[in-house]
Amino acid sequence: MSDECVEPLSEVQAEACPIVQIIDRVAGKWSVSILVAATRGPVRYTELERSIPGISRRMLTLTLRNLERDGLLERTVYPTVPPRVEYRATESAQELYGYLTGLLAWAERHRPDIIEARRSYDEALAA
Amino acid sequence: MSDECVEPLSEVQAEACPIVQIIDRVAGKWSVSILVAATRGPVRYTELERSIPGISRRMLTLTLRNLERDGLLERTVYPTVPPRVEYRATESAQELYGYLTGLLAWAERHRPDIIEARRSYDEALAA
DNA sequence: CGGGATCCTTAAGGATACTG
DNA sequence: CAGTATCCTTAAGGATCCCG
Repeated sequence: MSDECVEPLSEVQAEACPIVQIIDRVAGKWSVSILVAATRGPVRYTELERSIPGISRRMLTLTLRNLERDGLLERTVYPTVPPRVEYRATESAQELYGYLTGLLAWAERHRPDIIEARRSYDEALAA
Repeated sequence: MSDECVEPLSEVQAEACPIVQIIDRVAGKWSVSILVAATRGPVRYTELERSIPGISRRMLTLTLRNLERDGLLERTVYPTVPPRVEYRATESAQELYGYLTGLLAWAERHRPDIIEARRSYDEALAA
């Protein structure tokens, strides 16, 4: 792995650091949920709104636009009445999804460890 | 992959969703940089501060504490004068690092695509 | 050297009303 | 149905000073 993300670099280079870019991409509170849903097949706006509990219209739209802008989602409008809009994951996003599941596997394996580590840390702190 | 992150669930369950947890873990502006540095070997506080351009003392300390709390970093204090503190990645963190490099590889492969996708999107928007 | 405490700014996100 | 626009709240992060 290259060192370009930890060694001193200019602002411009820093923004070019790939891992920082993808972290920013996925870091949002809702990006992953949307990506997951869209990877399983085309989804409609309202469908997403219902399936992702707690998301606001504003953030749903905003996150969709960002993912679309980065070429991770494709947006298709069917000019019917009422309008029908479908979002689907692009090739690129489906590939990304694969790596995300790797992270998921790690998280599932280590969830008990993390919970225990926190408990232990908090306890030591209280003393 | 389980659906538990996109199907409706209670607040409690939502916080238990593993992928949301790890995203939160890594989402911070500085977590990955610190993790990367610490995975390559023990690093000292000031060393991190210098090698991560733009980080503030506050955020360095805060991120270190969070990573330590989750069992991803181990903190060792050598009671010398002046004090010497070393951080090293735990087993768990080194494993996580492996999956992060997967993401990095994806990002590097698709960086040109993303840049082009944005350009194209912005251009279409301006019209 | 390695922080903690405090104050301040910015950005992320939520609530809600309106619309083609 | 699928948004946009507006206003407001919260949380992330930066700057600075201090201290063992």
